[in-house]
Amino acid sequence: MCGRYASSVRDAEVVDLLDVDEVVGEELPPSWNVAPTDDVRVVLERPQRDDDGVGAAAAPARQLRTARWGLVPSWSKDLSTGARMINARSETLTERSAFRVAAARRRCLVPADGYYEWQAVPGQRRKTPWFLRDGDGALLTFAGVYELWRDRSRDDDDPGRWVWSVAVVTTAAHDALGEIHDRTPLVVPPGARADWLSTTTTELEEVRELVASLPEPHLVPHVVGPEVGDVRQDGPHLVEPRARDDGEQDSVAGTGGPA
DNA sequence: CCAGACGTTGTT
DNA sequence: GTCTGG
DNA sequence: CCAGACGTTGTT
DNA sequence: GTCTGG
Repeated sequence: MCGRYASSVRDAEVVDLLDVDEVVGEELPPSWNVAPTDDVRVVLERPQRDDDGVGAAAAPARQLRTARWGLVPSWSKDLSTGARMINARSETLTERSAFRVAAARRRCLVPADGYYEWQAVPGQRRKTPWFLRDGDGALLTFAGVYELWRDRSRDDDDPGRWVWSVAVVTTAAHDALGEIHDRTPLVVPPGARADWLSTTTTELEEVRELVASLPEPHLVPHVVGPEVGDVRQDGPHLVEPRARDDGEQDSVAGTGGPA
């Protein structure tokens, strides 16, 4: 699944790699310990306002902006609903009332260096944290769906009355990846990013096909230190490979996964 | 009809 | 808002 | 996801 | 055990 990840990539690089047209809001500090309810940067496409209502609609603007991790449905009474909606299963994405509309009309990409998994080892008290990233160290983009929630406790002219929030789509993990965990974020490869963001793909059936068409990512896992469990800890040291007690490095290249 | 949920993961 | 359960 | 709290009354 | 906060 995806309950913690790292995103240290700067806005400028996201703009460059993902062909962003418009940067909205302030850049966030890099984080190697992004946790639920944290603000994160996301990339999405918004249809351009057609001011005179006459001409053909302009191409959608691809934006980089901030959203809170944990999707807050529009009908929520308060923000706390979002804390339970950090992930959306790809298998039921187009069915669940909390995600269905967002799946059709509000898909986004979540840029990440990689993500963490905690592996339960039989007989071991503490779970083992792993960090998984692209084999070439390339930027990952998780499939996301976002929502806008109106905070009724704020004035109409308060810019903070609209809260943008996001859920990371998850899918089944197979093979080596599945040995660490049976769920994994849905990773959108470079060639599928435009389709995932497309504002003209609004039919649920199309979205289902799109999800099904995404290939399994080739990720490389390695064991990291336990410090990442504490959300107050941060820094690049969190993703550093941690040697095992026997000195052997607990990392498998290429196919990935523990022995 | 109204009331209440609306989500995922992991663990046993 | 919309679906499910009663 | 993990870590940490989990409660009320009455008060210096 | 279960919920909340981050």
